[in-house]
Amino acid sequence: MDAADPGFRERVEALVAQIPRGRVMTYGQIAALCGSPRAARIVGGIAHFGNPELPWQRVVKKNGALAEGYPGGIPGHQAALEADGVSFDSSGRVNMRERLWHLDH
DNA sequence: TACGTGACTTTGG
DNA sequence: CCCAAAGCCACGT
Repeated sequence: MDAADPGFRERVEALVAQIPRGRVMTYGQIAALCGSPRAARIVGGIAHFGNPELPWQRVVKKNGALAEGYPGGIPGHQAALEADGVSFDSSGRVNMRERLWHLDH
């Protein structure tokens, strides 16, 4: 059959794969771009059981905080983002105004 | 078909 | 500033 039904999960994975190095996106933003601004939790669920080769580390919370469910916890997520060249403040949050990436630019 | 779950978001105290 | 509770949608069983 035609693969014209990517589904929500496929869209999220495709979008995450397009996040450039050194940039981050929020769960809600990704969900909104996929057609459901309230499905931020679903994005997290996909991250936990989706394609492990995708840069899920570049997906953070809306306030710039990191994902508590990431392998290794907050420190693990922070270390992964630092490897991408992302810096953090003393609160362990990403500077969203500098690092938040959006398509319409 | 229906229920439960979750790497979130928002509001209130 | 910190803590707590409810709402929300897609996916698996």
